[in-house]
Amino acid sequence: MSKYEIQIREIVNMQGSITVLELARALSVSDQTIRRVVRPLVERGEIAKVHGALVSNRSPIDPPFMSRMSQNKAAKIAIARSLLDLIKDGDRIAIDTGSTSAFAAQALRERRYLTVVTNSAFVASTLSMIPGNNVSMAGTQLRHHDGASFDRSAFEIIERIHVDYALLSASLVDERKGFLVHEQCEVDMATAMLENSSKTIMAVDHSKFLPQNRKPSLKQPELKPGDYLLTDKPVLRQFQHLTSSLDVIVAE
Amino acid sequence: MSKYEIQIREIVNMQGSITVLELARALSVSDQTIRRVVRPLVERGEIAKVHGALVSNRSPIDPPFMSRMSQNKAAKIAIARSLLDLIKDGDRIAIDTGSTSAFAAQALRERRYLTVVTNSAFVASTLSMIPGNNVSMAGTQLRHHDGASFDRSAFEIIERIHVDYALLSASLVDERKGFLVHEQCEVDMATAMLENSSKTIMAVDHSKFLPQNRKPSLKQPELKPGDYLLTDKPVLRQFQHLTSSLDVIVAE
DNA sequence: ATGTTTTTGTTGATTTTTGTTGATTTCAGG
DNA sequence: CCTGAAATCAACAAAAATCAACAAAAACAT
Repeated sequence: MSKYEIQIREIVNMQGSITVLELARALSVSDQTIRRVVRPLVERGEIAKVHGALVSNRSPIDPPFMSRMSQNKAAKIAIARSLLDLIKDGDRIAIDTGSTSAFAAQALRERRYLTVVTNSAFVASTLSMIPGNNVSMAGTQLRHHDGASFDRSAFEIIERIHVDYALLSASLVDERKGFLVHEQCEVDMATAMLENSSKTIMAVDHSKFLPQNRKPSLKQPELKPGDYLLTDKPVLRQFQHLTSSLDVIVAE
Repeated sequence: MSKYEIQIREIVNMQGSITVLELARALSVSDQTIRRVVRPLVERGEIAKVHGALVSNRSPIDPPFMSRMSQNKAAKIAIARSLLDLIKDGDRIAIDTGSTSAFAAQALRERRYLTVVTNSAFVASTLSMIPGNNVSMAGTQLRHHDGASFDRSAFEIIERIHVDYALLSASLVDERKGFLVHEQCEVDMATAMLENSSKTIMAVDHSKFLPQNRKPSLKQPELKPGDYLLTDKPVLRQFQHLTSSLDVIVAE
């Protein structure tokens, strides 16, 4: 039995699946070593192997909903959890669309007596089930892409309800241009939410700070001093001018 | 077995249906790879495939929230299944609130290009994920009890969109008074949907024909001759005068 | 210190998977 | 029934993953 065995089992079961090369890099040994150590594990049926990856054969834990759909699941869950430190029972909150917000909604099921206004059908549906909550769905016609609405009535409703917090997200954080998204309607919605809230919470996991294939180009509205930035890793130096006036919270 | 297999199964079952190209983009591989990986899955019957998309064939899973609350799950699933014989791709349908409708929405994920209008956030959220669907959420403020809306804007939207089918339900079927529900707003909503649809489908499982503790007292609007009654056991003789002008479909 | 055993990394041949191209089929709309 | 667009399929070449064998390094016992 090799000294790496326990580590490998643990990593595989934790991640669900991982390539041999990634594992080799993680343990800083060669890929061949991993293969060698893994072979008996596979023979004993402790983990499964396919061409290209090792997969855990443990019963799938608790697959929430959009789980695999979004990468960085772990980061988004961490962010959602730390959101619970900010949002208290009885708070009023506007929530935008996106997978980060979807995870946030799941987490917020722990809170009671929330006033929620959102243009995401998923968020509305999730939080409306909680007894004591007061949930408003903004908008009528839903995009099939993400079940969100951006029609005129959506904006009217957002503008009618003033809340304590606006929970916003972004697709990319650019060193110079700041928080970016793909579509103008998303900017408009974020602006409306921001203007009708006392504080804004911008939630972006660390992958949003990395370069991406499909580059968004539209700039989210400026955050106010004292607004929150919720992320899962410390902000790198080259981004700090963006966040200097913000209250940065790093989720573990 | 490919390393993408688990992810694909999960995404397909989660979304209900997805195109090959979208899946390819989600996993950042080519469409051909998806087809290749999917083929054995389809052969083993783990997921279904139609021209243009992959669809989950998992029997409509419990709508997450109502799992414990809805009795007669099996009956409702059967009813939801047989609804698929009536509703075709491209149809327009209004859907009311309630657990039967929740199961129906799950089943309707197999259909594409539906025009859906509903006052249930859950139904809206479920069906808006399906590519090609056009989903309208009627109403703003959601009841915490079931995530449904009955405010004025809800009625305005229902009345604005004319559909092929209205899918309605009831809490109890009374021998003399017919289809009953608990609240006036539900009657109003059913009336609005019925008036703006070509045909009405009343979906009630057989337990609704039995006496209940908490008796509803408000009468649903009259069905038109030729409307459908969807249920899971043959209608008993003492109820047949209610259903004589209807097209009765008994799901197995 | 020396020889032996075990583990590890490297190399190149072999296998499997993947993307691309172009032909073929399916579907919606005239 | 025909037509154009989209989806599918087949086949091949490129890329990635795997394996076997050997040499270097580390661990061990004497």
